Amino acid sequence: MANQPITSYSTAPEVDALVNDLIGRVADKWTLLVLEQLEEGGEQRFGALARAVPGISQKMLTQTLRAMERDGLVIRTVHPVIPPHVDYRLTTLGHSLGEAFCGVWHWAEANLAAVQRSRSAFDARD
Amino acid sequence: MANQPITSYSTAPEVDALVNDLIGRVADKWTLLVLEQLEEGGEQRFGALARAVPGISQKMLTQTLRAMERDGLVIRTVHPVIPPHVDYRLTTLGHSLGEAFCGVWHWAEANLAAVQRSRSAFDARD
DNA sequence: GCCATTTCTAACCTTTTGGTGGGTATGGTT
DNA sequence: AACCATACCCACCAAAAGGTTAGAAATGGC
Repeated sequence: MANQPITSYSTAPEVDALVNDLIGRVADKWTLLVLEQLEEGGEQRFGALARAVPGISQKMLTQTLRAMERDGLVIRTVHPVIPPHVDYRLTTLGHSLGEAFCGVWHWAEANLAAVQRSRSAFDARD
Repeated sequence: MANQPITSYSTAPEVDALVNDLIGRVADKWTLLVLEQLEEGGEQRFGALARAVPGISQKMLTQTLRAMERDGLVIRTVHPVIPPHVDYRLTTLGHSLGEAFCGVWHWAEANLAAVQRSRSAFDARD
């Protein structure tokens, strides 16, 4: 960890590709919503998430949570009781991703109106 | 524009939805790659972009650039000559989006290894 | 004994996405 | 006269994403 440039911006092309893939994976619509919900709601169970995230199907929630768990973003805790009880919470990594997305989030909030204006203008020209 | 909280974090649910949609739109794989290429290469024409963005099809490039133009992220300049000559460059808005994505970009770069480790561990357990 | 509960899987089917190949315009080159 | 170059558009097809439904599994309450 000694003699390297601080943050090599766009290092090797294959690393670039991996980074792009990772962003693509992680910038998924449902992942974003689940991430947000876990950030503001803390640890919660499957059913709560399903209710909190508007419009998600059970299948997508399961799928999204599995992928997030695989990527090390959430921890899944199974309490072996009947009926099943499963909790999900963010890891440090997951939390740091949430913070990284703040910039985009703020951008979207701050520029939503501008984008909408641009769209109207675009759609209005013949 | 007078009496509101500075930056209402997650204001109304319908604004939330719009912001989410916008992020979803903008966090698209091809949009990200084109954005990156336009950031580092500056203004350039269609063919150059097609060559620079690895693996993009003509259709996707056209589609992506159109969407970005509609959202006010790029400006499309047509030089009415034969054969056609069209230049694309980022707007201020587009550039600011690029900066907003830096956080995610850095996160992905910094945590790529951690994610890969997590995946291996996940896949290895029976 | 039967039903409700909770999470998750598997089947099926629809919608969306994206690639390919063909077509268009037009003036300069061969 | 045929052809090339450039930036598209359009029609078609394959693949992937995602919704819906059914059901498994185990057990405490009726």
